[in-house]
Amino acid sequence: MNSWQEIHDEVLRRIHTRQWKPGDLIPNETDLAREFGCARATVNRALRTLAETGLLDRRRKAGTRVTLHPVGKAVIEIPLIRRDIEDRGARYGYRLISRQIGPAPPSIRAALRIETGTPLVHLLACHLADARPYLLEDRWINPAVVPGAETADFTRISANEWLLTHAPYTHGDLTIAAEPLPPQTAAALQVAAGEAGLVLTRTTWDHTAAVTTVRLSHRPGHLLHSAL
Amino acid sequence: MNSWQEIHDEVLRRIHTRQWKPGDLIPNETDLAREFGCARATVNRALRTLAETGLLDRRRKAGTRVTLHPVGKAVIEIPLIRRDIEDRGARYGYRLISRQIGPAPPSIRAALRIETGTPLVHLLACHLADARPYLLEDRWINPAVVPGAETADFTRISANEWLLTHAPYTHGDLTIAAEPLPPQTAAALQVAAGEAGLVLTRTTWDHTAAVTTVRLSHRPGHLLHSAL
DNA sequence: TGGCTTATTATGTCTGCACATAATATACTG
DNA sequence: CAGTATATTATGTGCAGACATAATAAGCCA
Repeated sequence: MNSWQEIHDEVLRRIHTRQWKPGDLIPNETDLAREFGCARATVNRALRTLAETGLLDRRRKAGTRVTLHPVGKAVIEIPLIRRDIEDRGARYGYRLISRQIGPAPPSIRAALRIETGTPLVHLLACHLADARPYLLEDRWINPAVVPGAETADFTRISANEWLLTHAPYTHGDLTIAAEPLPPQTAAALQVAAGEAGLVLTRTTWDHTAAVTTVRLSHRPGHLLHSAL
Repeated sequence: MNSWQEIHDEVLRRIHTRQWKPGDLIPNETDLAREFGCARATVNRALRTLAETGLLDRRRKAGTRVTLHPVGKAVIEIPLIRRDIEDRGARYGYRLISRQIGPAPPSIRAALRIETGTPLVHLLACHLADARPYLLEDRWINPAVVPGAETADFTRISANEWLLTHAPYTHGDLTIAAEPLPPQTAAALQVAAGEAGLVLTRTTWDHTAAVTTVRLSHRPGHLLHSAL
């Protein structure tokens, strides 16, 4: 027992078998290192990893205890839409519906914290799986921080893909909602208006400058999946 | 520059400023350690952390390169419902609607991979924020792996809370969907039937034994939020 | 007793070294 | 020239020791 993985698993086992119960203080690193016959650094690595997943609470001097109310963390992976579709075994298709440059409505300006009158690139595009509408991409790009956004040919490559290589971001946020699909969206997805659709809204930033905000409307019935 | 955090930030800066572009091979750990004037282990920690977030691709012998198509990872935290509501500044309330013990319908049996005839505990409960319905919890518990589930008093404590301390799990999965709320659900949430609701379905396991599966139906308009 | 200072303790991290492991490049051999 | 054995190289990990840091406990003084 001298690899951090083995120690990680053993500690996990003790938590799962309730040998160490939620709230319990577990032995300190030095003692565990002695018990497992390894260096303290190795124990540290194992416990740190478990703490990162939220199963352990560690505080200097106070020691390490099993988390009382572990907060489940679901990691949702957001791949390229093309990959998403291809991974489902379907043929990817893409169609640009409209492209405009001009001022944005107040809601978008607020989301991007942008001055009135700043022109944005507005794209509406449909991603297809096996030639059937899969999701609608409604995107606003801030060309002030994304050089080339006005001139890029979004009829060939989707903004989703183009931005990945042309507009790096430092951080962003994601909102997931269930909404009745408005008529225009429903029409593009070839479903009845008002049906319940899963809508993801993502806004990304490069330091303090807003890069882009996008609304991805899925067809009714679409599922988002994640392991715990 | 001798803490792994500083090195982490500096490498991140070089990626963000595109000094190191997606696909680029970056210097090896030994060279970076020399450049930053620190031990290789320190560089390793910084690069490993960046690799975990998906920004770097590392392979033995091949070296470290900036990820070409970083897969965005949104971490959605799933707190106790009580905490969720209280964190929004509302007063938490809870009301058990029904409790039954008996065989489960095929869909639930399939999700839990359980034999026909195995009796399950079925709970229907409403969580309230400021005395207003917030979400409906439709839960099935496998008492075979959760001792005490048949006798616990779910009129006082929610299953959501009780299970956290009485039924540890090793893994699970989560599905997020937008669905038109069926009449019974809508009624419990005091909204019109058919409105679009965000429905989270979570199933948890203790090794190979199904612990519980739950369907959490949110009121229309509810948002799930996450940082990128 | 209350409030301040000082010790103690557990985790956090860095260093320098060693060896393990995986993947690739090179040399060799039939 | 194909196929295999071997060397090389970058990351992965382990160890012992040291010091840093945060949080608590103990001691002290008014």
